[in-house]
Amino acid sequence: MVEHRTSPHHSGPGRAAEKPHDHDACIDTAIARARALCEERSVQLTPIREKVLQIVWRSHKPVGAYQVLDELSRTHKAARPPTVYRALDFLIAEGLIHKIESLNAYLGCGEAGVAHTSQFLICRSCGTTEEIVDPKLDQALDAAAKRARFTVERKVVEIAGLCGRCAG
Amino acid sequence: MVEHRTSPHHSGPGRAAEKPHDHDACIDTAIARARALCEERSVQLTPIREKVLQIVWRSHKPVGAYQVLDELSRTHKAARPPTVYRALDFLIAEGLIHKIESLNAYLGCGEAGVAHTSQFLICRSCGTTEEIVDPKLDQALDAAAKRARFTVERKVVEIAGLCGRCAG
DNA sequence: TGGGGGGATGATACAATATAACTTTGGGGC
DNA sequence: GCCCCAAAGTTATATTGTATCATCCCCCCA
Repeated sequence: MVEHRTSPHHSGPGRAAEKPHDHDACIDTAIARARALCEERSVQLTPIREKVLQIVWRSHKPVGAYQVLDELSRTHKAARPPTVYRALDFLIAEGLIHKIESLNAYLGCGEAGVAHTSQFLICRSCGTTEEIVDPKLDQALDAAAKRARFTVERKVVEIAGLCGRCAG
Repeated sequence: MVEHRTSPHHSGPGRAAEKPHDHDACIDTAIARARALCEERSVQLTPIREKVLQIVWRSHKPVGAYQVLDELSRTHKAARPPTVYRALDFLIAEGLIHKIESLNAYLGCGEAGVAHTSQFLICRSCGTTEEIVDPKLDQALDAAAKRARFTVERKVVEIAGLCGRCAG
């Protein structure tokens, strides 16, 4: 169900099919960054929140809230849906994870702490979802909204299809 | 709950705050187009499907499936969730409505029968959701996907914020 | 030092969205 | 008449997400 360290997959925008991906390091980096950011912002990355962040980061596939709950329950018997949704809400508010709307699922944010708008490439075959940051695309969104006299607050861009690995 | 004929709101991409919108005519056009398209394609726009299409078209706000169910039940006592979801699935497959993923709700398609990829501007204040078709934006999406060696099958672009009317 | 406030979590219940699986209906072709 | 098939009926359940109130715990500070 969950990907572990040895599974090789691509790691960054526009750089598919390169060297294997050390996912443990990937998680560790994300957690360390999250700790630093929460420290900076004087918000609490509590044990539950950190655990949920870790669970979401265990793969590069979006994870459902109840899947998070299952995992969390193993170490935290008292966990219930609100436990998970509160943690997810916190992590989203702090920009540490994203919600993938078309899947009702959650994904670790690869750009935590950096101002950005991201887009997602969701492979329907392997489930791997890549976060990309494309300023041109983002500008095109802003321009389109502006033409319609629309004030943008939130952007959802999710592209579903086949990743290079699965199509190739 | 539902908007009726006299409610004026803007009607097309990039043309906010113009003359009142005759929504009855808007619905009628959509239904007529749907009939013609289904005829052409030899698929059945059954009474239930047409009624659901009409319900979705009653406003320019996305409508939830259970809201559709409530309305449908008034004239169709046997209606149940599968009744509605089947009709919605059919209408989506035929390109007559769209699902707004970030709201889990459904919206009439203003470009039925024309090949297009659309984007949505969702006003958080009044709920009105405008479908726009912006080829530049669409190209930017394709270009971004291509750079990541990703084969696009479906695109979800939803921008939430304030429409001109509500921001102004 | 103990009382109050607030953020986080516990706990229970439920709401909202969506699908599975099997049955029945009805119209068209043979 | 009989079969076939798409559509709709029917029942049950799965999945996703919230509301609400209680409790805990830490920090502040009078």
